[in-house]
Amino acid sequence: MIVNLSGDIYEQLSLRILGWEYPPSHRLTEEGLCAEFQVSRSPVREALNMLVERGLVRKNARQGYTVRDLDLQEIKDSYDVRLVLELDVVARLCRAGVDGAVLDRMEARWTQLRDGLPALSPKAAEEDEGFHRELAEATGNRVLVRALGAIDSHIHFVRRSDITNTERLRQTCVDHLEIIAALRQKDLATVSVALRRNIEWGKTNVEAAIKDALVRAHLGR
Amino acid sequence: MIVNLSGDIYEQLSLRILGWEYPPSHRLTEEGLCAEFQVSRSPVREALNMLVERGLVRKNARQGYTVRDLDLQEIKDSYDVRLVLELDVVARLCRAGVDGAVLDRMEARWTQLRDGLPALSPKAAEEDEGFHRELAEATGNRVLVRALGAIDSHIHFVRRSDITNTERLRQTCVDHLEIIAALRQKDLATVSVALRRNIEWGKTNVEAAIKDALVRAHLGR
DNA sequence: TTCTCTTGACTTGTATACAATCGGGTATAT
DNA sequence: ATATACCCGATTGTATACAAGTCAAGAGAA
Repeated sequence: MIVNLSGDIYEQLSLRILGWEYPPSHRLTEEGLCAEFQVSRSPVREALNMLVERGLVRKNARQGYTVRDLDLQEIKDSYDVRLVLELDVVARLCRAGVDGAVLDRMEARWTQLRDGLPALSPKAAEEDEGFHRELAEATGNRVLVRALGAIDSHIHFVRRSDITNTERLRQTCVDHLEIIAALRQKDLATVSVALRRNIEWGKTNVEAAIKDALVRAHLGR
Repeated sequence: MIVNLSGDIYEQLSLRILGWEYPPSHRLTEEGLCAEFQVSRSPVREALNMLVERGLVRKNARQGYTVRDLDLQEIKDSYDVRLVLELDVVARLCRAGVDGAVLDRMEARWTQLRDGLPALSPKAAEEDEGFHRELAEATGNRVLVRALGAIDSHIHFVRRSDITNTERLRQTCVDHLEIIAALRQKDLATVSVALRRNIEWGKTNVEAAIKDALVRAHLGR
């Protein structure tokens, strides 16, 4: 059910950009998208502005829109800030404690994923993002959740290529289960080490992930 | 010189909302703003969407726009997240060091402000925001700068009422000068204490600041 | 050749008209 | 009296027409 065209087009374009269907710096024109989506410029324009706000598209006044090009340094910076915020998340959780039922559910989920690794592959990035978001939400600090969400949406496209091989998937499961166990014990030191390992892996593999994403995008055509 | 109407209206409405010229939950209609600014709905609509993105206005689909109402908990959460990020800022600066010339300039500025307190009053909030932004920018991490900027824009309206009395102004100057001095020594412990004191003061005074802002807004009419 | 000016296509910026939707109030039936 | 269906005004959602700006190619003069 379509509720409004702007949101629809926004979603579509988001998926395309995150899915590397457009090369970096690819030009997007309002008229062109109108023709493609068979709608007027109003909703297209609104969708593009939303994408600009989210940082996926760049706007040059009276010149047009281009798909954001990658800034390696910015992505690495994002990982750094994310680490700082997530370390605060687990610090809060160790201080305040986490509902045992929640931890039980998360543990069951990641044990299941670990034991059925092959099935995890396609949805690995989503599961990983969900894990970290759930932790953030457990703090009850909505500003923290939003700040992390903003960063996530900026590095989403690289996280999708982050988890590439089985060994990496296994390590992710191990890290997450260790984090859960340490949270249960309120052992901040252990949980911090595991979290840092879990997050910094992604950062060190940014270049490889980008290369991989570009290869996939080209193979997909 | 006007370059585009959307941006202009956005600025105007931002100032009004931040200046408490509209009560919380005040309703804004596209047509109404059109009549007031003497423009068509297109730029008004764009400005409103930008305000929604920034969190100053709330949009209810097919019903209209309302000025965001205050959420005390959210503001306190913002201060908490801001503290976490700024503690990371100074940690980075202590690790990497800050250009002496920059510290000299900041020290001169805040010494001057301390010695001429009465003149500071009107622009106190802007100066304060500038100080913290400059520190963040000195890290060179643009994501960090942006994250802090997002939070600042959310608590800007309360920070404007934050620094109310001379004693508070003086303490701010002292805190900032102490932070600068400690950064020069790369003394993380000292700078952290000063920073925490500086930021947490604002949080503890949120209620008072909001009350003050409302009083001023009503007196202004 | 090279510089400058003009022109025109292309694209966004703005205005306006029309469609769709929501909410409240009213009339009507029970 | 109450519940329900319907209508109407208000407001946003969408389409389209027109204005204005930007860039580049090409003509013309030095």
